[in-house]
Amino acid sequence: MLELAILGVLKEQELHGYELKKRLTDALGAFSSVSFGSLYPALARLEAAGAVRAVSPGPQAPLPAPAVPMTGSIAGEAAAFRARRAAARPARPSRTRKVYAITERGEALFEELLVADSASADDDRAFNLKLAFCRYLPPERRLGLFEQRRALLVERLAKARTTHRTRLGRMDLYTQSLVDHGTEATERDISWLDRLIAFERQGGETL
Amino acid sequence: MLELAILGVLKEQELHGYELKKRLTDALGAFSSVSFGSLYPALARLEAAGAVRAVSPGPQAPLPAPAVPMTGSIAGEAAAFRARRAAARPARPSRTRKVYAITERGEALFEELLVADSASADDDRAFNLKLAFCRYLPPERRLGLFEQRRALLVERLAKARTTHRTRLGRMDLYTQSLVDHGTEATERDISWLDRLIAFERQGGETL
DNA sequence: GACCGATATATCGAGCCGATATGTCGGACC
DNA sequence: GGTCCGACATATCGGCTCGATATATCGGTC
Repeated sequence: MLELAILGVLKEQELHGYELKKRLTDALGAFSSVSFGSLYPALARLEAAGAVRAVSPGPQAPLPAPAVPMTGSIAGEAAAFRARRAAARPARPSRTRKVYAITERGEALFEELLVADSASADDDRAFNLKLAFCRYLPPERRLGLFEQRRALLVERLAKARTTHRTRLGRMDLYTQSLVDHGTEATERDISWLDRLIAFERQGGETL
Repeated sequence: MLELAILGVLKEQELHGYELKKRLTDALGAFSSVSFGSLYPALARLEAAGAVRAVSPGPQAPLPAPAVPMTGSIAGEAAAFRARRAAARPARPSRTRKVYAITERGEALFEELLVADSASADDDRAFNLKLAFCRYLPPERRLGLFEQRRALLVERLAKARTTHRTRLGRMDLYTQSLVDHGTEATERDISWLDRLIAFERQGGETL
């Protein structure tokens, strides 16, 4: 699942591991922080599979403008200040980094991972990830992805309703509230998907 | 994290692994299906730590009435029919099972796990799990749990808003929709927690 | 009486995570 | 000007969970 994320980011720009992690953790948002303990092995796997290759850290695209970081501590603020000053200087080469680029095999693997139905455990995170990269899919594949997801949610909802009906009395208030809240969230997810599907069908601009 | 779930279920009734798995997968709901590959090692760990012990499969509490299972296949339906018939007979001892019971050390561990702040990765699942067992907490601890969770969500929301503001233009429509939907979900989670907190403060019955 | 599926326990490989180790580099401070 | 600190950068380790698989028993079907 991490491979997909790595390939998706590398598709846009070649990067080294450390920067890649930063992109992943803020692009893929508050949920699912990527750790180095997963990232570097994943990169090694991808390199072994020929999906990415290490390139010489030659003349890169201009460094991204550093966004103001959220540190929440005095020391962190000072560090951020220094970081901004440092970033204002011309790009330092820093010869100890390994810059990775996606290969053709990597592009193929990316497409494959994007349509493969994911492991049932972290299904939710996997779908979010796919959605973040589904712009690379042809429209009919994208639609298929959405509908597949919708079917899964509908099934989950039906199961939840059955559970709710059969053992309503045997749940305490907190568990009941949890289940109800989860059911509502699933319903909202479904109607959100309905909006995405409608948008896709009309091929329009009003999401 | 799985330890907490096991202890919580064993707190109510002593069970063997297979039945324990069934309870976990339908009690902890559609999300997070527990696998044997986690369950049996976890049981072994707990036994090694003295938190649970294997008891003789002596005269048990009456077997739970089997709920009508959702199978979704013809063969499954037939199997369910046989299962119902089988369950109608008196409890079969089936001497190959190991029945586990919680110990005093297990109870202590349970309380400890219930208030410990969990790993950041699967924070959400951990909180859901804690909520399912928070009835065992004294009211002020429960309130603390809710407020801690609320603070985490508020922080997550603030971070999401910052991200949204700083790189709105650089996201495609799908990613934007994903982020927006996630933000809404977090807002709903917060107001849900507010209801739980209000319920807790008034100590009343209207959840 | 052979077969099948439910019951039941257990192990294996792989992936991911948090923690940690190691090293470089630039700037701050005295 | 030397030293220390923190950011940058790569990598490994142990532990947990997962899906898949192996193994065995038992009841019911054909």
